[in-house]
Amino acid sequence: MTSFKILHKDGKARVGELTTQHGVIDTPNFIPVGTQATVKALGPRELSEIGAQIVLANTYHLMLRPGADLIESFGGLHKFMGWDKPIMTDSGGFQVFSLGVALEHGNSKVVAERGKRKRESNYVSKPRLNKITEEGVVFQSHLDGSKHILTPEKSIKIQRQLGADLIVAFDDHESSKHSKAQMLESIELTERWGLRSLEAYKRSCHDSSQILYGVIHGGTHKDLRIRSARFTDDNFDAIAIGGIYGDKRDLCRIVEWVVDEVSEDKPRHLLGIGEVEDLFNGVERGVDFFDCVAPMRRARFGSLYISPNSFINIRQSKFTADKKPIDPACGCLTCGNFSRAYLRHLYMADEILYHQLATLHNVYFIIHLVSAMRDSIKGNNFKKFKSGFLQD
RNA sequence: CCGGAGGUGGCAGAGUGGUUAAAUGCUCCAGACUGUAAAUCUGGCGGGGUAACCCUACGAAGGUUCGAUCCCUUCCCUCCGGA
Repeated sequence: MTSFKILHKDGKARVGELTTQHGVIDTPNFIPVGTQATVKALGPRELSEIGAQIVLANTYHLMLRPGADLIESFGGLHKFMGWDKPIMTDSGGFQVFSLGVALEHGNSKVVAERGKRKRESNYVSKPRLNKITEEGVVFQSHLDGSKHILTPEKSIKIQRQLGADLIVAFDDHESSKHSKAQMLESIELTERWGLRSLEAYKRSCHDSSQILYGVIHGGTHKDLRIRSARFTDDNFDAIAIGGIYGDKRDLCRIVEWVVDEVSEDKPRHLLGIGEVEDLFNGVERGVDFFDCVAPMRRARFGSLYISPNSFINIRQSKFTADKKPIDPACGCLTCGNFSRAYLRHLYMADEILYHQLATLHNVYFIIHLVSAMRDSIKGNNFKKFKSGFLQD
């Protein structure tokens, strides 16, 4: 039983509220990613002021460091990180696979250089293959090479210990870019792991204070996606859509296939998605939640959102003396107080404040964009808002 | 004025008779970034051509060499000592 209420619809786009132990989340909503129990460069207070209603942390990273037991001993993630609003945790499945693949391809010996600061990154350079069995995934830590196993039961257990409001079933990613037959095997495994996740969840979570998402996979195969959607809807109260990598055109199709197979009254989360255009496309097709690294990472790399639907790269020398704020149309603290020239200077000087101000802006920008989407849905003019924003 | 050191691409700074259009870093230009091993990564960076290739270049002018950024001479300039 989730306490998800749909308040208004405009086409397939909908506005709703998801109630959790730590508060109500307006939907559609963008969830800033804070993998290691922190949204890089922003503290809880800034996040609140920006309007973030929930953050996403990661099971894989936190189990390795600092460890789930430790966080539990602090009373859970909320207390540990000083954030009393809702938290979502990802199952760790994504890392266990994406890191495995990355390492397998040997692109692990990276030397980062910038300015005078030269350092060998602490990437472990030996290839570390993940072994997938029916039981789960055996993997080696990217931190020290130590061996670990992640299973559906273990992922749920850790997510219980962390105490997030929204949690995710352990899913398989292995066959995402292989044949259809392999994709079928993969979603079957995801289904079995999903049921085990659900069982572990039920055993350990009597009051349903945590909401468990099942994950839809199936790559770009319509029938597989539909099958996976039905399965997920049959078994879970909350729906996550995973495995959308790369090709933007696939996103719309996949979401359309899947949304039609899923109960109206369940929250729908598009995992890992969050560029501006994707948010519009997802919301338009009935998606309620998004999480993405893009706004934060872009900010740190110098890529700052401006409206409508564009970026500036603050590195460019043309901003050296630019007195305008990043985005004149933006209401964030950064835009209210600082020039592009100052931001560029901070960036060039490698100053920490750059990351704070830039991240604040980008996250504010996205959160307020999604908030404006909600308003436009309530006003029955989402499509107009979308086309107005996306075309320059 | 005397003694010493040196003048290399936007800057700093390697280099040495041919494989040097010239290491490296910075700047600069462009690109990437979607359930974060990311304050990161990838390209370009004398001019011209799609290209093979051509032209101009290591303070200036001469010289020695098959060949000089690298050796010699003179000049100009800079820096450090001493009057």
